[in-house]
Amino acid sequence: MFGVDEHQDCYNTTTSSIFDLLMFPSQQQRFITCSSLPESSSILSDHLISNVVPVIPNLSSISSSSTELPAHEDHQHKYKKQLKPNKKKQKGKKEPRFAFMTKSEVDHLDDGFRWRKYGQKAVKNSPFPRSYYRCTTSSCGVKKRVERSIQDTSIVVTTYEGVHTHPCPLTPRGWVGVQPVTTTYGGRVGGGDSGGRSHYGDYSSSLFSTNNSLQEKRFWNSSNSSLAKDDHGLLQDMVSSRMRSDLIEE
DNA sequence: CGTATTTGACCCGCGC
DNA sequence: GCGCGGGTCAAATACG
Repeated sequence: MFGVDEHQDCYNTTTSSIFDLLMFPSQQQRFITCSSLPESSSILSDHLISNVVPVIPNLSSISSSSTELPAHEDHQHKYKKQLKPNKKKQKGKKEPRFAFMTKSEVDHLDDGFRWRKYGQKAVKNSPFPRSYYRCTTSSCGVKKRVERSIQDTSIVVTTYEGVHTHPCPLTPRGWVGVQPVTTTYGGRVGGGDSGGRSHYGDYSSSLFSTNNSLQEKRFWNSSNSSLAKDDHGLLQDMVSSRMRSDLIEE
């Protein structure tokens, strides 16, 4: 269960920006260092980001569910809670996913975006529940799961699914208008262009080839052993820093 | 009163 | 086929 060190080099949040992953996944190679972070921009003053891991949906589990809508009409009718046709079964879509660990007292980290909690489930073999959040922006379907590590209860594991199609709402002036490169990202997930792709490719083949959720958990467990030591970085700092650096570069 | 959260019910995929 | 676990819905409730 432990010692999968070969995966540790894929992402290290001490140097890469969460914001890069959220908004500019095609630019994952662009790193910003903690030393470049503005000390005064902290919203998450007590958060320690430990690791970031790109997660690719299990391709084998996708195929069967991609043509689901008409066949489920009977179920929809007798289903007390009417499900909107496109709301569910998004599993068929190859939503880009990545996750990271954060050492924090609070479960829900403020990453600059606005999230609405839409569910919570007990996690098997864990006393801590898993929370499900969705981006509140109507046109944005990004979701994230938040759960606490079993090995180290001070570590929060956050898994993002999808890419924001809008600017960060909690941003300083000037950020609005800088658009993410979502189309590039979507294509890449399907095996498209270059630029950081290797990370995803490596993971999809080596870690998530059979059961995505299970493999994902296994990876987290193995990662925990070497995490959360002294990698002090602030999530919002990173976001803010990234935004500022973008402004400068622009 | 509008918005966010809670929570029980339900669906679906998967393993046995 | 059945049961389990993950994920989602939406009514009820809480909150500012």
